[in-house]
Amino acid sequence: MSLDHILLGLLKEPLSGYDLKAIFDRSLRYFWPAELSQIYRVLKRLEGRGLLKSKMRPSDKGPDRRVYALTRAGQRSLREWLAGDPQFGDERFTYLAQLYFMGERRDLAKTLRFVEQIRDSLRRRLDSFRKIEREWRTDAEAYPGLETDEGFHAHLTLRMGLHRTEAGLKWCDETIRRAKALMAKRSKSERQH
Amino acid sequence: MSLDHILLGLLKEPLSGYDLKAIFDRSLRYFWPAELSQIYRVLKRLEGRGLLKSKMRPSDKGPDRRVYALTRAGQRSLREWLAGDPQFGDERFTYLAQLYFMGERRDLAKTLRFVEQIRDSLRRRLDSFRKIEREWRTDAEAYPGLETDEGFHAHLTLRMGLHRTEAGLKWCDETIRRAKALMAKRSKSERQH
DNA sequence: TGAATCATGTAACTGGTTACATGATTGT
DNA sequence: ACAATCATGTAACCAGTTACATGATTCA
Repeated sequence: MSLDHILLGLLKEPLSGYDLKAIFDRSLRYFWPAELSQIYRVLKRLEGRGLLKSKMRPSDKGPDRRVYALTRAGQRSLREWLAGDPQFGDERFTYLAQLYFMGERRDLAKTLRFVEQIRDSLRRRLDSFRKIEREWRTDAEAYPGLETDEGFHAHLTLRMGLHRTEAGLKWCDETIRRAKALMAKRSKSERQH
Repeated sequence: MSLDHILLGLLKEPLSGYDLKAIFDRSLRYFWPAELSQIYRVLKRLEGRGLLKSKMRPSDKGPDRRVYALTRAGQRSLREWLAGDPQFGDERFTYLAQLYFMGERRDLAKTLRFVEQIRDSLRRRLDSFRKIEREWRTDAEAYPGLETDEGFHAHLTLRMGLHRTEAGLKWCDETIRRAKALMAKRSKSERQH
């Protein structure tokens, strides 16, 4: 149900499906990726339920756009979602599942490469978070102020991204160190044999 | 596709769907929750594809059990999955989506309560991670050794849970402090008006 | 005798991905 | 002329949840 509410939340001003996809890729992707095809289907369903209404509008560039706007019922539905308790416990991490079973392979060098790949991705992610935070401070026009309600809350989710990613990198370093130590220990005991 | 491979990974020894559910709830739940109904369906599909085979076995207590075991093809499929690159970027965090839009409500007291709820859940989670780690060190029989391939890899995922959860708690503390500061600042400027 | 646990499964539904089809406009 | 971007959408499939049905065994 959450994508439904996220779309309602983004539609403070009227937007098209294409616009919404751009917002996901710019700002929400790290905690909620979304495909265009899914966005279009949900928009249609929300209109069917009376939470949105749409009209066709000519575009500056390219074909006509279907622009969606919140209805009264849509605003109510959004408010109800925001009044609820935090929902969590259904996060899934594929790479941790892979790692969990990687012992099977008896190949610590593979584990090491695997964790180094994770580290590289997290590093890139951290860089892009830091870049956004820097711009937030320096380019006051492009971002909402940190003392407005919108800016404060959007910034909180960025901060969570930073904290989590830093923690992930610490874990990578710890893991790489431990894997190397274990490999060294094993090859030593093998030489002694 | 990942639940498929996780089940293959868990089936080093023959197990029933019910057994597998217990393992999820004990060990994998924090990075991969799974419902019994889903487990049963996937097991059936994997048997249909020839990756598993099952036989009925009498139970010590309760009705007969359908016990699944890996086939040669199943082992191959698992190995291929483990040979791949780490998959990520499809994690979804509902509570961050809620928080992102909570600025709408113009009610920092609600945000504060919301984040305190997150903090309480993370605290409970951290406690249970720490308990497991303590037991791992003290109760050498119940857990695989940290220098075996299985133990090392399973422990890595626990460590990630610890690092992430600690980071989440740091974020909660930071956020609560900032929210209180902003509330104080606002009520002060209101009094001056 | 009644609740808890053991045990398997189906049906209906919700949510999401991948691949495909279509076509206009813009910039090189 | 061609590629990139703008723009909307469908179809087939894959993944997961909730609710329900069924029944045996164990333990208080």
